[in-house]
Amino acid sequence: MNTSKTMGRPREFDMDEVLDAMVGVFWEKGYEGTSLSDILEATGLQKGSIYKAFQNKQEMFEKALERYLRLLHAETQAVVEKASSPLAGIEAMLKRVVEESCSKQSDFRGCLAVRSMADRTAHAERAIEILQAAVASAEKGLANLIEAAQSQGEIRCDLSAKSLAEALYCYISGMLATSRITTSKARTERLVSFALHMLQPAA
Amino acid sequence: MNTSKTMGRPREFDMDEVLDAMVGVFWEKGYEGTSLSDILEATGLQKGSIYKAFQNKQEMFEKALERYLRLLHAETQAVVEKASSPLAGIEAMLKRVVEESCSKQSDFRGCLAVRSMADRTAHAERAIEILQAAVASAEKGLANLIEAAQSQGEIRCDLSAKSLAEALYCYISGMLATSRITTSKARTERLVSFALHMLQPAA
DNA sequence: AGATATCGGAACCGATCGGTCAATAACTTC
DNA sequence: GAAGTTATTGACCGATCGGTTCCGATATCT
Repeated sequence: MNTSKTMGRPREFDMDEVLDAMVGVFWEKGYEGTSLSDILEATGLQKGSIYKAFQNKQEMFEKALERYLRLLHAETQAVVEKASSPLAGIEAMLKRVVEESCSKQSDFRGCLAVRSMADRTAHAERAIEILQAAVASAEKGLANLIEAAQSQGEIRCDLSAKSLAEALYCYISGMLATSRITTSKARTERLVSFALHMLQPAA
Repeated sequence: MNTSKTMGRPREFDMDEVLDAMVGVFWEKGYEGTSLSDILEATGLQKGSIYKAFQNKQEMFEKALERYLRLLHAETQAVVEKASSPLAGIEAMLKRVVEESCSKQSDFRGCLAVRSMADRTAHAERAIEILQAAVASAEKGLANLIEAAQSQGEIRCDLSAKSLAEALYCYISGMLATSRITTSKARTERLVSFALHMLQPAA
């Protein structure tokens, strides 16, 4: 695990667990709304330990965000691959969006990434880069999925996969953004079925 | 101007100007990211004065948000009414979204309301109510506009105005949410023309 | 065993946080 | 012009902010 010639005491905490705890606080309270002591409480660490592992709060946020995106990507991938067809994959993914938007307690609704876009502050360039890359990757993944669905005739072919992916991603972001103040599950489900309807091939 | 029987020293500042200044800071830095001294700097007021007019920071935010929404509503109304037809009104409104998403400097991109949804904190119930009401009102306005367009054959009639309005609002929120980290005007314009395309009647 | 280096813990830092208050100033009414 | 009312100002408050530094303890490498 550790490769340096001589090394001292290894860290006792599990980095991923700590990052997950950080994801939780940042998701709940946002970057500015999260204090160091919030983080300490959530992780169970002490200031000294945490500042040995991270330069500052900003880096904690970046690492937590990356962890969140890594997990989100993996889970989405899994959900899609388990589906019986490309379109079924899209449907399953949208169902997960509904769950993320509604099932958890309200302070955790939506998506850490979408909330962090809004939180954008002038001096968080690295975080912005991470988010931009995540958007690009998500749209690319969607485009591939849509293209596959198109070639099976599951999705309309009169519009390019890229355009559809861009628009679908935008739409999903909208659901996740408004989900923070919206309480109706029925509403979100209506939005999802609307999206699926728009993807349908012309009758 | 002032109607009370006896009154003391009149306030020297213009409330709307102060609210506009607050809108600016909150838009740029978010609720938690904005400090009292940021607000003082932006408004030119002193702490004492501002706390005479507002209970606390939370109320400053609520009043500023209401002011923002009032202006947004009025401007949107004006843009729509000036248009030559309901659909042209929708187009003009979407054009304004593009401008809001791209033209200003990056810290002011998007929409204060959408950013504030993300900023949602547990103890800001009043702000959440304001935002919920704004969403409802915006969707209602869109639905009316869409209904008018439908009855003129400008917009597809196979879906209810209410569904279309809900979806369109969601889509717009998505544009405004991602606009904070997105730099491409071309992208947003593509998204807008996609939306208009989806509203078209079947050929 | 001995050397090394990081560990967890806590005291400590200056700065800033949101918020209060008493004194003063400007206005209306009588 | 006196009385009553309210806004302005700036000093002041305790609490907390993000971050640093020191410490003895302890796990790994040679």
